[in-house]
Amino acid sequence: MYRSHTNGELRIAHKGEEVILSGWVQKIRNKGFMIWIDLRDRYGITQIIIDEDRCDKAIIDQAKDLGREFVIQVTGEVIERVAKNNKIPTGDIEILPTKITVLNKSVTPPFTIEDETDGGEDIRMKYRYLDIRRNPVKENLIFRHKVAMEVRKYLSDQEFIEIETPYLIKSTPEGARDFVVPSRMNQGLFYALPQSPQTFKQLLMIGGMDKYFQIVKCFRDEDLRADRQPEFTQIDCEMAFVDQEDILNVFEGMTRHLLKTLKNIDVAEFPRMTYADAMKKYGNDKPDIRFGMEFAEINDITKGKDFGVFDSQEMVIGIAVPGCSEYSRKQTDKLIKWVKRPQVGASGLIFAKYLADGTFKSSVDKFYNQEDLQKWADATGAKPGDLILVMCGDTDKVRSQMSALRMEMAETLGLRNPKEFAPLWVVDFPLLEWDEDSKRFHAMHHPFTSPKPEDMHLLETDPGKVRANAYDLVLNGNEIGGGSIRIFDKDTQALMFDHLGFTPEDAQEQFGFLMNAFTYGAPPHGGLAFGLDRLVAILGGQETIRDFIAFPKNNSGRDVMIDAPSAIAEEQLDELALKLNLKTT
RNA sequence: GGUCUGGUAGUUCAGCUGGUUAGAAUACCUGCCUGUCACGCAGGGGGUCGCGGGUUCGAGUCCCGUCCAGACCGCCA
Repeated sequence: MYRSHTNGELRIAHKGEEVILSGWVQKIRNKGFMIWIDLRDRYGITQIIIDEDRCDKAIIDQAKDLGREFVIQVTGEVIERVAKNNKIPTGDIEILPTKITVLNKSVTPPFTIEDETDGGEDIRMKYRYLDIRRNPVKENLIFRHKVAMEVRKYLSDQEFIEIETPYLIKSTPEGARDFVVPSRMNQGLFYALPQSPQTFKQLLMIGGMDKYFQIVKCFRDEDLRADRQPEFTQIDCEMAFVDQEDILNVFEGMTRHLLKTLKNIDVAEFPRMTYADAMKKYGNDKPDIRFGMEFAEINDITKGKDFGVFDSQEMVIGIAVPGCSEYSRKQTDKLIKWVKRPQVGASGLIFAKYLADGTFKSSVDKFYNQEDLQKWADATGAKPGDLILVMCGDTDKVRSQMSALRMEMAETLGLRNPKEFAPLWVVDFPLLEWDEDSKRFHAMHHPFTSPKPEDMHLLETDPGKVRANAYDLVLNGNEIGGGSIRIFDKDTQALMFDHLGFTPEDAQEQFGFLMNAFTYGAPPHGGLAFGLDRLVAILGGQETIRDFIAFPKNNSGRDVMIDAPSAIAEEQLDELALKLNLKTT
């Protein structure tokens, strides 16, 4: 037996008991006359005490040879501490050992295994197994497990069935790039790893499994971000015989259940906003509504005042930044510089300080008098003490620039409280999106999304205006889920492919299996998929998903611990009938 | 594909307009210490300043290239 108890378990009630503990040496405090060892495992820390009066010389010598992260087994008696430590649950007791066994030694770890480690991202990823011993990462992984458990519990209670779908599937050119897997038995042919189980879950609906879910890995070969990994986990769901309202209700219920059970937070009914409103008010299809600073479109009160910059542009947008009217020249200059960065790409920034005494001071006083600026304040909702920021340009561009600025200001002012949760449904997404590069329309969600019946007539005349039965669940400015009501008849699906630039032959070759299935009595259906990594990170109060994944990839898609991806042997290539054609730079 | 930031001791970082022997904290090692728990005290070892080239009497510092890491834009149906 390696242990009778864990290191987080023993209390004063165990006093006098003979116990066996195993774990890692967190720290040794050698005071000469006494040695304390903090013994750590997943469950906590228990202090071992070794002193000259009560322990054998052999044990004292043994203790002196221990080092950090040695794995040891300790047999001894639970005794009450003389000096208690109320910072840890086991702080009232300690173990007086009669036997210590070194189960395994450890070299000195490259960084300290402590909550506030001295290790940087780089070295922590290289030695991720040591990083996982640290509380913050350990707790995140346990938290992730709890989220997954609650999801399974909730959906199972609602009669959902978890069904696995294949990982080796067919590559399709739509959407993200596929990770591709060569087939040895079918030389020259390739599987693709799924970007999502989309078509399979639709086929499950046709198969009559009318409530399906799966916690499943998905793969996309695109560039990464702090909240994007090449392999990531979705809570993938689909239901038959439902309309959009049914789906929103079920998954609002699930999200509420998660917030309640995991964060003990009650959230009122989730607000809903159309895509068009989200873009108009926040310049963004995933607005963070924990704070205000809503956009005011102020063309009518800014144009025609001889200020050429505004007069020449399509759209003028202002926001009121709370409590920043006293910004110095240095601070406003910094903001101007910030919006001019290539990532934001604005050509400038106009500001008006609504001073505490009710007067205005702006960078365009030459063109706008106090009365004009009062109108700006009324439109943006600015109060005395606020700073009004105004940008102009092409509608789409200035919206996205202003959105970036709004988020930056919220970040600076600490308005993005990670303990607050503000969910939001964004609905009525456009069906199609114009792509300048390929000069054609792309599906904004995916090609299986159904258009709103009342917009169908626009499909021929103004495809960009057609709205879809598509929706996103947004939490604190992050898209945590998205889905749609699907097309479930062959003709509509064929029409969609046609509008996306597929020839009937292409559509048949790539998605014939689905369109064919539609002809055998496909029920109306729709669904939604949550990004589990992102959901867990946000519920955990963070925006970077990496520390909620046991073994994540780095910025460039590499696993620095196992050193993947890596070259493969010549024989492997041969077997697959592959030849490398590396580009030399 | 692009923009920006960084790379100096095991680790996290400082190192100004170029100037003698490259520092701090922490970790590690040794000794001391009668209740520690971020223990304390004294001492010690530890460096190809990412790599390559250039400018210069002289480069951690300036320039060019390159590699690596991170954030972001493009991309992510």
